[in-house]
Amino acid sequence: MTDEKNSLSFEKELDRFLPGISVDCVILGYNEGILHTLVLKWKNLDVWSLPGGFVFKNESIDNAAYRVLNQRTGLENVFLKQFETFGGMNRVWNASSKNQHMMQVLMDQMHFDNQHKVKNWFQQRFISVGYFALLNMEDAKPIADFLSEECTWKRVDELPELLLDHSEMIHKVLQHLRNQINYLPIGKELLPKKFTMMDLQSIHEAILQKSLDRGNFQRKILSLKFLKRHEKLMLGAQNKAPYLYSFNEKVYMKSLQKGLGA
Amino acid sequence: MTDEKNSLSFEKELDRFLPGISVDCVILGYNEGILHTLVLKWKNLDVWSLPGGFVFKNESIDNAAYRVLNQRTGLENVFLKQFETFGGMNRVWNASSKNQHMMQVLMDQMHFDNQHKVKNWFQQRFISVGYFALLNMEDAKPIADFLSEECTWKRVDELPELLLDHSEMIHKVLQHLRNQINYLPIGKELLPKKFTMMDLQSIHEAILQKSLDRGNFQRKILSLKFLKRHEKLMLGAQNKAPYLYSFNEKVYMKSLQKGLGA
DNA sequence: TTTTATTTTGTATTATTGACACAATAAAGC
DNA sequence: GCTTTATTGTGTCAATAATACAAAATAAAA
Repeated sequence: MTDEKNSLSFEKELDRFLPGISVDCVILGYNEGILHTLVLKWKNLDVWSLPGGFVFKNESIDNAAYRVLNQRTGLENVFLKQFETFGGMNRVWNASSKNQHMMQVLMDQMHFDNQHKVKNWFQQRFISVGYFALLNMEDAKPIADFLSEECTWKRVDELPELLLDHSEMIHKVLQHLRNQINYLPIGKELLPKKFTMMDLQSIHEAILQKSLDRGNFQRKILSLKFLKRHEKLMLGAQNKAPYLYSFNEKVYMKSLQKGLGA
Repeated sequence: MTDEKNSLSFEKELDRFLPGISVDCVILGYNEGILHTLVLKWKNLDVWSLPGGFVFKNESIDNAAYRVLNQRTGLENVFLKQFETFGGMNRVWNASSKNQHMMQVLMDQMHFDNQHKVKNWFQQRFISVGYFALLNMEDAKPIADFLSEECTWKRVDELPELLLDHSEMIHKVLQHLRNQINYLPIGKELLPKKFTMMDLQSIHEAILQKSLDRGNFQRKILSLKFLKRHEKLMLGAQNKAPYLYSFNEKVYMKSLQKGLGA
């Protein structure tokens, strides 16, 4: 679709959204020892933000978040969970003159029939429900929305300044992840179907921000009996090829309910 | 204030609220081994609900929840925390004919200038942000709002059927409490200033729904060094008077950040 | 002084964790 | 084959924590 068509269809959609409510998604992926999150760069602006969206009058907020996630990644059946709702008085575009300028630049380059209506929409105070998703980076094909020129992964430890309170959101999610690591399907969601034990350990290390003992980690994980070991692969190096594992989902989920233990 | 005045002032306030957003509070208190929560009975209706309210356009959602809590209990400086936001499509009054009937009974007995406006307000779909509070039951003087004939404590294990998804909210809070018991100022908030070790243990037992070994519980708690032992009191029985303890708040809060351990 | 129930302490047992290390294994290269 | 290399499966040891039970010390009231 062209920009113009997109602009017009968005403008029409505005009436179908609940006013004053938005969802924002912290979409986390993992690659080579580093956690990444999906961010959008606004068109012709040096402004980055989390993927977000609005809630249709006839859908649940969970559904709205899922829709956003799906539109930015093309994926379905992704792990997605609400973590906190943000409703401070600071959540308004006109909070700063910088934001107001951004809004003007935005309006100037789009093709809205009724610019006033769109501007008013964005100048509402939004209560935003924060969600986080876990997925395998290799599966996702980041897709920008019509207000953005780029949708891309960034290392969570090298994020640009983000719109409004979006940095705080990411910070809160990472905190949450650390607290809940033993109760979340971290491995299953962030890794490909088959992976090595070192991959799994690296994720835990990335989230906990500390290194773990290989032997002890392996012993604990294997003792929980939710990994299935496959025929070896992962060739190409002059050493013993690491085993590949996959999750026995049924057992894994049961283990997670009890927690994997500190 | 009379009912009529209350009705009219509420009606006027409607314009100052954010549309489609509400807060609901699960206010928890503890007494004699049992957790209680504050519920409201709607006027001349066999309908119970959690204390809730709406969000002024110029206040944060945290503030709105705090205002509701304050108005129902008369208390300030209470522990209050957001736990989850509820935004399913089922969150509408006209979901059932029973609800619609309730609304009619409600309207008939109130004195609104513009009944239509008020009715429309309540027939919105609300996204509700759930909060929970912990407080000492003896401090609070439950105060009904102008739509309710009663505001009272009920044992959480003997709750009446509640409006909309309010039962689910309480269920979720209790679950959350069990998970977070080692990180929340349970004792400080739910107990009076001075209490016995058995009081504290009973709260933990009430939340975890299982009995704990007295000796071990005492040893662990005392080892964390956040309790101050007072001159003995608690007289009146033909036995050794239990010691009274109080919290050294500074140390207690530090312990909670690390967690009290499984 | 006796009764009563609380509080303190002890102890034996069993799990859990962390740090370190070694032998077995298998792929690749020669 | 044999060597090199890094992975993998185990083993150990000490330190710490959790669990179950029980005896002894304590103090209030009768």
